[in-house]
Amino acid sequence: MNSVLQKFCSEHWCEFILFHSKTISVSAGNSIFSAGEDTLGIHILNKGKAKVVACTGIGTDRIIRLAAEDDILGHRGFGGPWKYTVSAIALEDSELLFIPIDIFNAAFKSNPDFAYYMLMFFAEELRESERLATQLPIKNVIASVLYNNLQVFGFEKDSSTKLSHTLSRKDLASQAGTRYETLVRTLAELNNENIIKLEGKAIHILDIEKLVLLKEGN
Amino acid sequence: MNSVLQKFCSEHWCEFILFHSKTISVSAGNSIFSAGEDTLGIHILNKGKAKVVACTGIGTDRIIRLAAEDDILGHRGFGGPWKYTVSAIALEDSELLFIPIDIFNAAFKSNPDFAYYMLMFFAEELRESERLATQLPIKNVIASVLYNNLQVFGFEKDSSTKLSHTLSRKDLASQAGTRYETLVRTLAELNNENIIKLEGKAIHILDIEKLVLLKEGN
DNA sequence: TAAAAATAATGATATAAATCATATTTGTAT
DNA sequence: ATACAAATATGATTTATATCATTATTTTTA
Repeated sequence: MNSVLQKFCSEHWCEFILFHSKTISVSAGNSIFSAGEDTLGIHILNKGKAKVVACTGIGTDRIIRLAAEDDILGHRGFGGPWKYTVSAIALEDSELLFIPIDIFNAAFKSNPDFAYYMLMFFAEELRESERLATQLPIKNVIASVLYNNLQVFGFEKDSSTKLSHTLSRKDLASQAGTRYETLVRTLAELNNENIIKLEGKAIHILDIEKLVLLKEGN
Repeated sequence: MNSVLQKFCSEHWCEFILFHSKTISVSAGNSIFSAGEDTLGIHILNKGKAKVVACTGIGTDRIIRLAAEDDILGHRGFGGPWKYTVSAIALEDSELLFIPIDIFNAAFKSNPDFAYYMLMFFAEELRESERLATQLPIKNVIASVLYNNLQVFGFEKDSSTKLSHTLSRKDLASQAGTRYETLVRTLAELNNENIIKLEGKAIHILDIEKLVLLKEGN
């Protein structure tokens, strides 16, 4: 059972939503939905991890969001022409609850608390999107990306510094909106400053405080 | 009477909202609300024009949105710590309807169609915010900014090319996220290519088609 | 275990845009 | 009209980051 629904919808509505939703499995590297497709509903990540990629057509793709358990996916396809503007790709084998759009709409209009939760969710997404638009030197942006990776993925169970999931350098560059080489160089710099520790592909976050200062532009 | 409310709220609720709202006047150049202040409600621009400025603290401020009649202002203060993340400044003498947050919330929870409209509004804002985050060469960004100015402000009554409101070069640079000098040079370039025409401070849009191609990255 | 492929790293160079400097035009008040 | 301030414009230089080129390391597979 999904916690968001349970919290904000009546018992009767929860049953109704679940009855009309389906659980889908997507294995690592596979697409959950793709930019350009019709928005048929909304996804909630029950298990696994995913990246949301803006395929701009021109230039290089950009990772605009990372998602983990309980995160909502596909809401960027809402409104306008009801097509996804972004693609979602599973980073690990994942399991999602898919709620068809008409069921979502019915639930939205009949459960004011759920509606309000969704509005607040969009409001947060908007704030975050705007925050990311701030123009900062690339080192600060990369600090922000690393912090976001920590927020979404957290540390490994048996470690207090190692990220539980390390994106490839290519993906980290994509999330930072920069080039691979620039990302690698900047990681090396942060490594020298003991803010992070590079261990092969894996990244350890050593100094969260400094990371926060950096991402805030200091 | 406000058209959005009228369209999506029951007559009884319209009266209730208007009874608890107030109309405020802000003269050109003055602040409607400022970043950091508590979000006390939502504004609807009844008359006039405004700019929404993200004050990043670090670096230079950035215009993230322009607003004209019927546009909603202040929704970026929703959620989280309920503080405005941006400032809104009147570009002309303006008149706004201010709906206190508790009245908005009550209306939201009791008028499903209004709630849905608001959700769609946030969804559009999110799409737009993400679209702007696309990294393009500055000329393309500036084309996008000019197009947005046209969308929001339109042409002067007696002209089919002259923008009804021309932001200062400084403000245009701020909206494009670039420097004054770069903006001026790029405008000169677009002027030479007969895509726009510079007439003192005023800007004429001569070739909307080319502007659209540019803003799309072509 | 070796070879191949993929990923990560580093050095050299090019370039778009920022910054600094200065001139020109436009608007406003005396 | 004249002086002053503000806004607009343009030239020269610097800088951050992209791009190109090459090497090193890790992972996969044969």
